[in-house]
Amino acid sequence: MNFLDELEWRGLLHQTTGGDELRTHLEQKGCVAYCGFDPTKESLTIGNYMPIKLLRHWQLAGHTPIVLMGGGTGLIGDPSGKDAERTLQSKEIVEKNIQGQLRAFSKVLDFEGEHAAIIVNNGDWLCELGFIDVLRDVGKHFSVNVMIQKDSVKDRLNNREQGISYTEFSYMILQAYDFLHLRQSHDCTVQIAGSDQYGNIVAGIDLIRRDMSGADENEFRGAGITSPLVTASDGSKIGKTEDGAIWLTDDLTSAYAFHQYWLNVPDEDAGKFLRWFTFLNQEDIEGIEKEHADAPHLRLAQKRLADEMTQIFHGEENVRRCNDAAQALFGGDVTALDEAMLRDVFAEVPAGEFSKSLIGTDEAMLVDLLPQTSLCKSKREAREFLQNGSVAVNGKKVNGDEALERVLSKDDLLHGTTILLRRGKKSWFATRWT
RNA sequence: GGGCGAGUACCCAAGUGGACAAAGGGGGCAGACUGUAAAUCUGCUGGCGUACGCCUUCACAGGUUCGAAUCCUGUCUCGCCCA
Repeated sequence: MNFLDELEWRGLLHQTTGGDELRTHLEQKGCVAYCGFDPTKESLTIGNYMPIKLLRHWQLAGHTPIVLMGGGTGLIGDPSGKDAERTLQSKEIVEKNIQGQLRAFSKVLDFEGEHAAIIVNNGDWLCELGFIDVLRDVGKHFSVNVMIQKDSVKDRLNNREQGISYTEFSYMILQAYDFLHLRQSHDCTVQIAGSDQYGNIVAGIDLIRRDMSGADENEFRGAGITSPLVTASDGSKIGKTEDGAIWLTDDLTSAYAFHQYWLNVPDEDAGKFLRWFTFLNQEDIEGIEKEHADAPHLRLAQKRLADEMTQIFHGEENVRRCNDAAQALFGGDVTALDEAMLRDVFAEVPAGEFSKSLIGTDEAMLVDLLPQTSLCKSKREAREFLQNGSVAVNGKKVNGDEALERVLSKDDLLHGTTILLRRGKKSWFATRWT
């Protein structure tokens, strides 16, 4: 299946430039496309995954993807979709962020073989540019009248409470220049991005057109392909939780938390997410949806989604571990786990060590212990949870009046070492007594 | 450079000398119901204390006052208008 059709049925095609010309262009293998990434964070989140996935589809369609790290543009800040001026980042941080983000790309893209993905950093060329040169060679091709019509700028000019600095205003020129540069250096003809980048993409195409005004008419200039902004059914951004974003690397989001995130997707989003986020084909997804509709309580769609996603970023072994953990935590009786299993499962949840000599004493009162875990912040909160009947020891709820008095005893120890605490339905904490 | 206006908790937003830890909404957390879902209902939602309470908050720094989110002065940030 060709690239555009693939995106189409997945619901990932928002708009393209070039129309039929682009389709024809893509019929040949080995076209080159790029997508830019902003090194604002030390890793990438689910929100950043989409453009990476688009590049992977591009690659699977027989083309070559370029990952453009915004080592240069990251020093400026993209105003698109931002309602406030960004704080400038230091070069050191940008460089560190690039290294951090590269970890995620290798999980999705293939860096070997015929259409091996390429990584470039626009700092390599943007930082070399002289201000006067840019104004003369690039700036002359941009009409301010047009620039202020672009949504990314217009929003900040009109509707927002905040204005826009000259620095961010210039961002689109830099991104346009990137496209031109890659067109020249890598024969890169397509830019892929989220729909909020449309204005920047078009600016790049315009610049290429002007630059190539003397070239052979039949030579393809450049085109853009955008994906829609994907949101959950309630309109919220995907991958954002109250605790923070869901990251793609296990230093910031554990495999278990990652797996759980997908497992908890609402029914109405599950099928959509399978199309958007996994590489399963149309037939498989429709099959899963049908099964799910027949027996929604089994949540097959969510399970498959979670497994597929975890597979991509954390590998086969972690898929198994996450499922075992989920099964033990939500399906069964945690006290029935054997020792090895227990250790395995609870490697995935937060844990803390305590001295065994305290067990059975006042020091092991739940109300005092809970604030030392990730389950609650203060004694006052601990009391609140206990009174609400929100806390469970080894899966058994601690209820009523005794809750505040509850002391962990030797009888609570599983395999002589571990006591599992739970707050609410989903938050676990393993206490180890040594 | 000049004039006007704004800055309140996680977010939006009320409050214009005491009854203000600060209305309302959203979000979040917890409970019931469930399928680790959705919808619904209930409680909590600055921190700490098992209550009476104490401490820290209304951009920042000072001041007036018995008492300030509220009045005054200065500073910073942002917006609008004029140059």
